[in-house]
Amino acid sequence: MSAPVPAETTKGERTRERLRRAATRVFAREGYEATRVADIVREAGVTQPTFYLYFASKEAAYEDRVEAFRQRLQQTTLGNLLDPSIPHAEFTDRVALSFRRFLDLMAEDRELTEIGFFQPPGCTITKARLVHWVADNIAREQADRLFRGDLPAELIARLLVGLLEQFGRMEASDDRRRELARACAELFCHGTRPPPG
Amino acid sequence: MSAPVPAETTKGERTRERLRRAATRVFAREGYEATRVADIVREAGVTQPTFYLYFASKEAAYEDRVEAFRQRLQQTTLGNLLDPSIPHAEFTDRVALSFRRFLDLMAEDRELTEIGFFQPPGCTITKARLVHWVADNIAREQADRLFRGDLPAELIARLLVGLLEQFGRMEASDDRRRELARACAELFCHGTRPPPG
Amino acid sequence: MSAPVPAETTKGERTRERLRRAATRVFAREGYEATRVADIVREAGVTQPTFYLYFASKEAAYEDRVEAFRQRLQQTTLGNLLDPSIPHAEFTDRVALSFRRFLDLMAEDRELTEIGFFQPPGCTITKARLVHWVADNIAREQADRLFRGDLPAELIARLLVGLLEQFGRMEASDDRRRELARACAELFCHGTRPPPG
Amino acid sequence: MSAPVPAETTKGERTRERLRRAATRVFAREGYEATRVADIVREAGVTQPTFYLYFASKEAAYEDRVEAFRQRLQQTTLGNLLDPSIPHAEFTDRVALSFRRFLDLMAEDRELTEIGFFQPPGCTITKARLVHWVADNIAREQADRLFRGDLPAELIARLLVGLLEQFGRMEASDDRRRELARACAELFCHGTRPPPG
DNA sequence: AATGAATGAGACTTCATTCAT
DNA sequence: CATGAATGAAGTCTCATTCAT
Repeated sequence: MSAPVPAETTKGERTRERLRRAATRVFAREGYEATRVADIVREAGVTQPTFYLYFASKEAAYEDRVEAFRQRLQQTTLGNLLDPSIPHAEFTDRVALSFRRFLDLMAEDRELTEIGFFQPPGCTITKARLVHWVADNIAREQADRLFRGDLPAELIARLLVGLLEQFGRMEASDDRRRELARACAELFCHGTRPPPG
Repeated sequence: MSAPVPAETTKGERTRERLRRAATRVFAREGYEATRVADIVREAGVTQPTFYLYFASKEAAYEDRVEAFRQRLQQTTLGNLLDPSIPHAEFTDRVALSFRRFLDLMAEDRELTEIGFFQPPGCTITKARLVHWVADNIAREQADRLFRGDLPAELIARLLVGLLEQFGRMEASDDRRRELARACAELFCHGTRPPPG
Repeated sequence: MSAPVPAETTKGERTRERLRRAATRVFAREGYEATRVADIVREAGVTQPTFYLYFASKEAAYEDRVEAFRQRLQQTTLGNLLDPSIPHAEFTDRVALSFRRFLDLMAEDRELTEIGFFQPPGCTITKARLVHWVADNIAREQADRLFRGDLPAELIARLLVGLLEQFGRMEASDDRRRELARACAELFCHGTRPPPG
Repeated sequence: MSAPVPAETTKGERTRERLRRAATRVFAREGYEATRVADIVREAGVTQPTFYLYFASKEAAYEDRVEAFRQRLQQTTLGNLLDPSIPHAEFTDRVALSFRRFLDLMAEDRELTEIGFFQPPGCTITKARLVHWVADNIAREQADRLFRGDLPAELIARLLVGLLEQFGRMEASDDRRRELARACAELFCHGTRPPPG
C-alpha cells in the first residue's frame, strides 16, 4: 500500500496542470463568455501562445474542465444505486449518504462544480445527463419497491437534481454538509407535510 | 363605463416596446454576454443609436427585462400563501394549484422566464429572492401547522424552487402543465417513498 | 451630351472609395498575404473598424479589387473581336490595335493590374478566364480564316496572353506603348523568323 | 569502372535533404507567405528547432529552393543556343527541341518549378533573368540571321518566356509535351497567320 | 544532431458606444 | 425621433524564432 506514484511530471505536464487550474478558477469566477484567455494565462504565469500549446482554443479548455466534472459526477451517481435489501429503518440514512456523497463531491472543488454544474453553456447538458443517470437508478429502485411507482422515474430524478441545484453551491463545513444531506434525504423521502396525528 | 384608457402609444413608446421585445428574444436565445446590441436592433428594426435613446446600455436593457420577470414572480408568490383553514383533504390540490400558477407564469413568456430565471448573471439573484419570498410564506404556514416544523422554512422553500428549476423550462401544453403541477405537489408534500402497507 | 453625373457621393461612398483606392495600392505593393488591414486603413485615413463597415474581410476587399479588374479585362476582350471583312493589308495594324487596347487598359491603373493580373492568388483565375475569352474570339476568327486553323484556338489564345504577361507590366509612355503593341502584333502574326529571301 | 561515389550521407545531410524536399512541397502548395515553418517540419518529420539548424530562416530556405531552380534553368538556356549552320529545313524542329528541353525541365520537378517560376516573390526575378539569358542567345542568333533583325532581341526573348509561362505549368505526358513543344515552336517561328495562298 | 517548451510581436476581427446631423 | 458614419478598446489566435537541454 503505497501512495500513488504521481503521474509523469515533465515540465509540460506541470504547465498543463497550472493552466487547467487557472482555467478552472477564471471560468468559475467570470463565466465562459466573460473569461479572457489573457486572464487564464496571467493566473497560470505563462504567455498567451503557451495556452494554445496545450488547448486548441478557449472553448476546448472549457470543455476539458466541464468533462472533468461530469466524469466525477457520473462516478458518484453510479456508486449511489441503492441495495434492494436495505432494512426499512435505515433507508433514509442511506439516502442521506447518497446526498452526502453528491454534496461532498460538489464541495471538494467548488470552482469545477461551478463550471460543470451551475454555469452555462455547459450546465444544461450536465444536468440533463445527471437526470438521465439518476433516472436509471431510480427506475431500478422503483422495481425494487424502494420508491413509489406512481410517478415516472425521471420526475423523481429531477426532484433529486433540483435539490442538488439548491444545495450544491452552499459553503458549508463537513458537519454542516452532513446535516444538509440529512435534511435533503428527509424532504426527498417524506416531503414537507407534518406527520399525521 | 368608459372605453379602456388606451395605453400611451406615442411613437416613442411603440419603439421602446419593440426594443423590449427584441431584447427579450435575443437575450433569451443567446444569453447576456453573447447578445450583441446589433442583434437586438436588427430584430427591432431600428438603428443602434436608437437603442441608446431608450436604454442607457446593454446592461440596463437586460436589467429592465430581468426586473420585469421578478415583478411577476413576486406577485405570483404572494398570491400563493395558503389559507390556514384549508381542509386537510384538499391540501395537496391546493399546493398543486400553487405550482400550477408558477408553471403557468413561466410558460406564459418563455423568453422572459429564460432571462429572469435560468440565465446568468441575473438568475442567481432572482432565485435567491424567490427563496426568500417563498420562505416567508412557508414560515407562516409552518406556524399554521401546514408544513412540518422540524426543518427550517428556507430548506423547504429551496425544495420548491428546485422543483421549479427542474420543471419551469419544460415545453408543455396546458393540460400537461396541470399534470406536472400535480406531480410536483405530490413530491413536495409526500416525497418519494411508497405508501406504507 | 453632358459629362456623366458623378454617382451619389454620400460621405459613406467617399469613404468606401478611399478604402478601395488604398486597398488597391497596398495589395499591389505588398501582395495579398503580406498586406495588413492596418496598412490599408492608414493609407485611407480611417480606423480599422471602419474597414469592416465596408468590407466583410480582407479577403472580400481583395476580391472586390480583383473583380473590378476582371470586368474591365473582359470588356476589352469582347471589343477586340476582329471583323472578318478586314482588308488583308490592314490586318497586322488591326491586331496591333487590339494589343494596344490591352496594354492601355493595363497601364491605365497599374496597381489594379498588378493585383488582378500578376499577383496570386487571383492572377491564375484571371488568366484562365482571359484565355477562355480570347479563345472564343480566336475560334471565330479561325472560322473566318483570319488565323491558321492547324492549331487549337486555345493555344493561340495562350500565345496572346503570354505576350500580355510579358509586356503588361512595362512602364511605358503612350507612344512607347504604341510601338510595343505594334511589335507584339508582328510577333503574334508572323513570328520570329526572318522574311524569306 | 568504380562504383558511383556515394553522395555524402551523414545523418545531417539526409535531414537537410528531407527538409529541402518538404520545403519544396509546401512552398509550392501554399506559396511563400502562406507557408508555415510548422508545415515544413511536419512533412519532414523533424522539429522546428531542427529547421533552424539547417536554414537561417524561412526566407533562406525559400531562397535555397529558388536558386536551385534558377541554376537548372540557366543551364538549359545555355544549352539551347542555336548552331548557325543549322539547315533551313530543320530549323523549326530545332526550336521545338529547345522548347522541349524547357518544358521537360519544368515538368521534371513541378513543385520546384512552381516555386522558381510561377510564384512570388521569386518568380519576377527568375523571369527577368531568363529573359536576359535568352536575349543573349537571341542576339547572337540574330547576328547569324536565324531570327528577324527588325525587333530587339529582348522582345523576342520575351515572346519565348511568355510561351513558357503559358505552357510550363501544364500537366502533360512525355508525348504530349513533345506536341506542345512543336506547337510552341511553330507559333514562335511563324506566328498565327494562315500560310498565304 | 536534435528536441521539448516557450514567447514576442502582431494579425484579423468584433462590439458597445458616440458624434453630427 | 431617428440615423449614417465612425471609433476605442479589446479579444482570440498564429507564427517565426529561440532557449536550455
